[in-house]
Amino acid sequence: MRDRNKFRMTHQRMVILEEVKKDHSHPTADEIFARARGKMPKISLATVYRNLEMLAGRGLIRKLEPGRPQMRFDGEIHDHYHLTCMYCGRLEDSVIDSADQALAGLQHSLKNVNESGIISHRLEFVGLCKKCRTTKPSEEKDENVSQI
Amino acid sequence: MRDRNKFRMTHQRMVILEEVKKDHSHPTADEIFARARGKMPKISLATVYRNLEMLAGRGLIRKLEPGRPQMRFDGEIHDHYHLTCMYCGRLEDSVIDSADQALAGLQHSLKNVNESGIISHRLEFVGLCKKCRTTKPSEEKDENVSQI
DNA sequence: ATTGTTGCAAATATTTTGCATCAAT
DNA sequence: ATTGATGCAAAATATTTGCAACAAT
Repeated sequence: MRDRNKFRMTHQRMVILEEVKKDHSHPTADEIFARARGKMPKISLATVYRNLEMLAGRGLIRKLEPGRPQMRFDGEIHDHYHLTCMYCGRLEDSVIDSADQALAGLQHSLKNVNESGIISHRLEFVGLCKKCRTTKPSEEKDENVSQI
Repeated sequence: MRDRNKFRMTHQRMVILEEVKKDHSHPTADEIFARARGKMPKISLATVYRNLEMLAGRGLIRKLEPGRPQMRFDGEIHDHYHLTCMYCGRLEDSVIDSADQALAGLQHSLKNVNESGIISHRLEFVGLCKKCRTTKPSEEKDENVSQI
């Protein structure tokens, strides 16, 4: 049977890794594809996607959000944060809200750093939703969960 | 000429707004589409997308991230935050980093709220990147900017 | 009449998958 | 030989757009 931990550092994979490592502009998959093509004209976009996914899964690079493949909408328009459940993928309102001390501190200090170009921020928590905290997550786990 | 501020509260728009307002599960566009179809069998998905976009633009509902349509990758794997420029769309490393006092406070307090299911968090700043802060943004603005 | 809005279909954009082939163990 | 990896093309997913028809002012 196939071993999910075994892998080979192929030429393609190495080139992709190097390109991401040396490029500080947070490139997209197709940008990396273009750069990799410069060195390996036959490389395919699918290989790039597969390897980025794999390298990120092993922590060799970072995959920046989104995470979420689909847009979501919220009828509650006052400021509040959300928690994405790493088991079932549900998106729920965070029990921590703006009144919380640490966030108040963060928000206050953000107002004082406008010289740094910051106008607003997005903060989202990742963890276990209420349901997955009470039921055993393993019995509940949705295979369609989005990776964190 | 067309006035971008003028709009009509059509039946479709009202149904969509109501559905988002009363649904607390942060529905996706196609979920809202399905609900709206229950009441208006002829409504189209395009109408739903157009109206969600429009309602969010006017602040009647919230559009949750992503914002970013495309995945990005980062070769720098130590913890650090990013800033998305609201003018040019560039994604740059934030000048504020984990050492910053407020974030240290946030991170510390997050460790103490594990009962709330929070395991990690995603934080991203929105504002003006270094380049757009120094040049006049209006001369620099990229039409391809992603809405915040 | 003007102009905002709709439904439908087609287009776009991004990412994933099936599959035969290739390559390393 | 076994199994991981590739290239290619097709499929899947999510969203946007062109356009003729409709509806409110």
